[in-house]
Amino acid sequence: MNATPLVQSFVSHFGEMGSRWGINRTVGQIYALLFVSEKPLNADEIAERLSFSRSNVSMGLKELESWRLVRLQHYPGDRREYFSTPDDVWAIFKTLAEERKKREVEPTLTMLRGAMMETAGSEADRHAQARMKEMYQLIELVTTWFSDIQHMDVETLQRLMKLGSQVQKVLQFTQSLSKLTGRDTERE
Amino acid sequence: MNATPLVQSFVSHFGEMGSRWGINRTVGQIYALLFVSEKPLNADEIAERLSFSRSNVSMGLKELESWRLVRLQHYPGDRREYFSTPDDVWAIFKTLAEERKKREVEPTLTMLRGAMMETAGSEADRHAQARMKEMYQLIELVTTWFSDIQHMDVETLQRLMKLGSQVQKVLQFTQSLSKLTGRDTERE
DNA sequence: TCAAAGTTTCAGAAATTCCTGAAAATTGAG
DNA sequence: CTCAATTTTCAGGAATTTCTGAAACTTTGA
Repeated sequence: MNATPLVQSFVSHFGEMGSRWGINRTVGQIYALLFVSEKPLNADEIAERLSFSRSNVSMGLKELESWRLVRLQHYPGDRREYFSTPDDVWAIFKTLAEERKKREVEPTLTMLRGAMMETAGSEADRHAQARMKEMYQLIELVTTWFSDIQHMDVETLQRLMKLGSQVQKVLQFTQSLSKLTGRDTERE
Repeated sequence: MNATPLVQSFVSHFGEMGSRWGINRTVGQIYALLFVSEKPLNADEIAERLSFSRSNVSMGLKELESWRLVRLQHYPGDRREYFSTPDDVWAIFKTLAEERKKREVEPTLTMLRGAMMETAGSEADRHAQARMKEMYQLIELVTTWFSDIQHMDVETLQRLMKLGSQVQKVLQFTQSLSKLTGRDTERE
């Protein structure tokens, strides 16, 4: 690899991390390299800098494309494809969350819904179903909330986050207000 | 495996999912089995129900213990150890979030801090550092917020989540209030 | 239509991770 | 302390995943 030590350590960290959760080392490193790169890179450049085979890079990029984490572009008079990552880190974060939701959460919810529909054949089954229901409700609550949040604009989101647990006070306050006015701010 | 089809499908789903992110198939299945089980199980029971070797189960349980996802207990007159998962799904969720933070987020933050301290040797390095800083700030904001939220009691948390994006309105409202009173609800 | 440039696919080698059985270590009752 | 019950460790075989080079495919410009 012919990168500065700075980029080097960033890239290898992402390699390791990548393999810690689903994505593999190659994919993690390619992403990291693109993320810190000043300008878009083509597949050969990536292969050279990371000393991976050209085909390995091709597969890695395909994987990253399926996660919608890279952007593809062309330069006039150059037939090669150049890759880069979106600039906005918030957007990246949202994309990641959406994809993980689609790949991990949704299938689980589907499975749980299915299991909850079955008629329980035993006391053990009945207990299992009750547990699955608890899990289902938690996951659903958390993910719905997450997608609510995703649709907020970045400013509000940042304000909310900076507010931190103080939001509790705001909530208590609005609740006492709603008691006075008789209107409830909660939906459903 | 000698489980009802209901439990069966739940357990194998967790096996698959497990391997999709870091944890392996065995570990995922053991966890799933314990999660829906009415009563605590000992290692032999687990091995038998999932048709894994006894030693594999032992390793899986050790892994789950390191994630603080299982609880260990003894019965009088029985020397074997019985395993179960905590009942409260919220507590489970929090534990999971804490552990992932410790294992995945913190090392990344440390690496980024290190990289940001280095003196950039080139224009490329300077750009890389700027990118890393953006990433650092995002991660820090999100995780601080997460831990703030974790310390809220479950009722408030649920209320907040049910409120969803409507929280935006509440925020706007409090902001206009704070303009009136001259006090700001944001910390820092 | 052809050739050159570039990209993707894929079979199998290499590397890694998982899993097992046997043996070692630990635990607790007597 | 001894012994049996139980748990853990670990070397190496099995299974899976990753990675490569060669070949196939695609695209574009002449």
